[in-house]
Parts: sequence; structure tokens; C-alpha cells
Amino acid sequence: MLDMKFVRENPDIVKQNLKNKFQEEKLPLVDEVIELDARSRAAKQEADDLRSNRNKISKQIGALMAQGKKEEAEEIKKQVTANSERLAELEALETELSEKVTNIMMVIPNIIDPSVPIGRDDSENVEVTKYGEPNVPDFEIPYHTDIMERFDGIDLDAAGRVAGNGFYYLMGDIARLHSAVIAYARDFMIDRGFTYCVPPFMIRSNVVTGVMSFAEMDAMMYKIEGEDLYLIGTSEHSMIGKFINTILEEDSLPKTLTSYSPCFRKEKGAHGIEERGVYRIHQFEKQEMIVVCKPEESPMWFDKLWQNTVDLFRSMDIPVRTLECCSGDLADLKVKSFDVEAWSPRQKKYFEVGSCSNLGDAQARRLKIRVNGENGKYFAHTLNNTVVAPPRMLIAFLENNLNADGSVNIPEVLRPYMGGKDKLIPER
RNA sequence: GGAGAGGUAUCGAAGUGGUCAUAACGAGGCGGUCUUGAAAACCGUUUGCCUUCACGGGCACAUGGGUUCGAAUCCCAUCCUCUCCGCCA
Repeated sequence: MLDMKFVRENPDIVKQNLKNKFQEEKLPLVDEVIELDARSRAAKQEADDLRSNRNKISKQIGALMAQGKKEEAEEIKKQVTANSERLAELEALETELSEKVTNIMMVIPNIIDPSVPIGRDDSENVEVTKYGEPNVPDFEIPYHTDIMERFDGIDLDAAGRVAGNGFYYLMGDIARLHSAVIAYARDFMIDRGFTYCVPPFMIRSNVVTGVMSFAEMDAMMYKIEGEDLYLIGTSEHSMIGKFINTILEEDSLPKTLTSYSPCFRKEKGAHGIEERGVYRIHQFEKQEMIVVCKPEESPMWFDKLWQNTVDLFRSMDIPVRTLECCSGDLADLKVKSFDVEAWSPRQKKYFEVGSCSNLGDAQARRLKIRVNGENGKYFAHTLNNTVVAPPRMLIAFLENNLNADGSVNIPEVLRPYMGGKDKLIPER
């Protein structure tokens, strides 16, 4: 969410930003919100004057009552009653107008970073850098669920009966590998100075609307029936939410946290659950990293964050590349975003395994996360990035570490988490 | 889940319808006096938001409503904390 004052003073920047994001349909909202804001402030001003007046008179009444001059007090009371109707009217107007302003402000996108490439949709995202050789072996790489089945590592039929499409049972060595990756990723981030955290897996609606747009909320979040609680779609939600309504001391920044959580997603909308296997699912686990920092440091942290993910995947011999989200593909709250993609030797292309985002002060403004600095208070900047999200990550892992004989290499870094094994041998 | 108590500034805490709301009192923090230095003592200072070029004005006593000329104070709902009981990994 942008600062209303900024929109008022820079309507042209806001409009150009909408054009850059190919959201022309929202252009009229800019003038509309400026107009509504002006009326809202005028109503507030008039109401404040009436309230000021009422406060003064009420004090007089108090003084008269104290002196026992009841009749005089009764006389003055009438003056207040005369204004009360207009005040009630103005108060209703204030509420109505400021709600309208907020509703529009919630759908006006954040100003994108000047470095973001202009493009309409994900087809225009831009590859930044490749890391590692995207090899294609001379034997055939099976579909990931087929690899898992050779290890008796997955039971989608049972999951379908128990919970439906989009769920899975991981079994045996594959399940252990899943947990090993999470544990390794956790320690990897702790070694890089991040503080480990296990957050709430459900959050209130005010936190939900603070960390994401309405569109995302509708497409992603599961609501708990009869309660004001939602299952988190990522621990970013509870981790950024951790700082709701706080004023942080400047010297306590940056906050660098790495969190574990299961993630729940409806995956409603364009994609549906069309991909087979564990690529797109309703429930997965994820190790996440988040940063709350000073505005001038957020670009630096952005680069550090995605680099962490690249390094983690490279330490497991998985080739990756970074892909920059173009303006049209960038979610409304984001200033800049990179996807980290892993190489799939089966598909001979890269696919998304992580997403790194700089939200600027958008989440901080919605959640009121402020910093107490030398020159006054300001909103913090927030960033988040995937460390690793199995089981999707396991797809890349299995495909890249598969041998011709059907065995799977365990990279050295994972062996301590896999009982010292250097190789998984298939059951069949 | 049941019963009770409570939620006021950095912390403890007073205030139970109007010169008690920036908010008493105590502690802590910061600045100063004194001191070779420290302690003690003494003096001063110490919430946030909205609006305004400014002066100023408004709002906030968990949150949201209500009663009233006027609400921290009375009423209703919700949230949270503590104690006891129940249940439970």
C-alpha cells in the first residue's frame, strides 16, 4: 500500500506505474481516490471543529455543575445538542469516505523499482544468471513420481482417498530425504547468521490483509470455519506479522529470521491442480527467510537473500538460474522480485523452486511496522525469500542426482541428515 | 470448555461520570548540578497517530459499539493475560 500523501503529491508517478504494470483499468482510481481523500479530510476538519467546540462547552458545564449552577448548565447543554446531529452526519461521512479511500489504496500497486524490466506477463520475465551446468544425461529421466515409486517413496492413491487431489504421502527414504533437506536448509541459514523460528501456522485476518493483496488472499488462503483464523500459505505471513503494530529501535535492525512451517494453499484460479505429482499441491513444508531492515538497505538484502538460495541449491549439485519478474508479473505489493529456478534434466528447462521479494514499505505500512530513527519515525522495509520448499525441491533433487542404474546420489552436505548414506538404492 | 480476577506510558501502579490525562505516586532511561571519578542527593526531561504552510485542533486508557452535554470510569460484544478446575501431546 502506498502513502496517501505520496499519491496526492505524485499522481503522475502512480499512473505511470500502473501503465508499466499493464493495469490501465485502474487509472481512473487515482483521480478518484485523490478526490475522495480531499472530501474525507474536509469532513474530518469540520467534525474536528465541532468536537473542539463540544469539548469546550462540556468543560464549562462541568465547571457550572461544580458551582451548583444547574440552570445555567442546562441552558448551555442545548447548544451542544444543536450541533450533535451535524456531527453524527459528519462522523458517518468520515467513516464512509476513509473506508472508500482505503479500499482503493489497497488495490493500487506499489511503485516498482526502476530496474524492473517492463513486460506484460511471465513470458516476458528476464533470465539474470545461470549457476552450474544444465546437463542432460544420456539415459532417460523418468517423471518424478515414477522415481519416487521405485523407492516406495510416495502414495498418491491413499492420499487421494484420505484428503483428495493435491495431497501426498511421502514414505521411507523419500520422506526422510524430505526432512533432511529441511533440516539442512535450517542449519545452512543459521550458519549464515539468521535466527531460527517456528511460527504460528494460523493467523488472523488483519495479518492476512497486511501481508498480501485481496486477489492473493482469495486464491491462496484456507479459512478456519467459525473463527477469525487462516492457515498460512507461507511462514512469511506469520513472520512479517510478528512485527505488527511495533516500533523497532533503529539499532536493533536488521531482523534476519529463518522460519520453518507447513504451507497451505488453495491454488485456486488459472492453474488449478493440473500438474501431476508433487509439483503443485495444497500442502507442503518450507524453510523461509525474512528480513526487516532500513529502507536504504533493502536492495542490498534483496541480493543477499536470493544468493543464499542459489548457494544452497549449488551445495546439493543442482543447477539453478535466477529469473527477474517483469513489471506485469510482479505482485501488487512488490517492488522487485527474483525467482530462483532449478534445472530439470527431464524437461530440459528450468522450473520455479523459490521466490525472493522486496516489498519496500508496503507491508510495513499496512501492518504499522515502524522504526524509531535519529530523524524521527519511518516505515521499515520487508523482504522474504524461499530457502527451500520440498517436496517440489525433491523433483529437482531426484532428477539431478539420479544415476543410470536408478540409484540416487546423496550430496555430501545431506549425508549427516541421512544416517551417513551416500546413495539411495531403489527397492525395485 | 467452566469459575474468578484483570488489561491505564518503558515497567509497577493510582484514578470508579466533569480543574486526574500527558495522565498522580514509585522505578527505569536521558540531560544537568555537585564530585578527581563513581555512588548518593538535587534539578530538568521522557507516548503515538491524524490534520494544518503555521498557530492551532482532533483522536487514542485492550478492541469495537452504546448511554451521556461530557466516559478510563456506566452498559453490551469481542480479544488477550493471570489464578483455580476440567480435558489433552
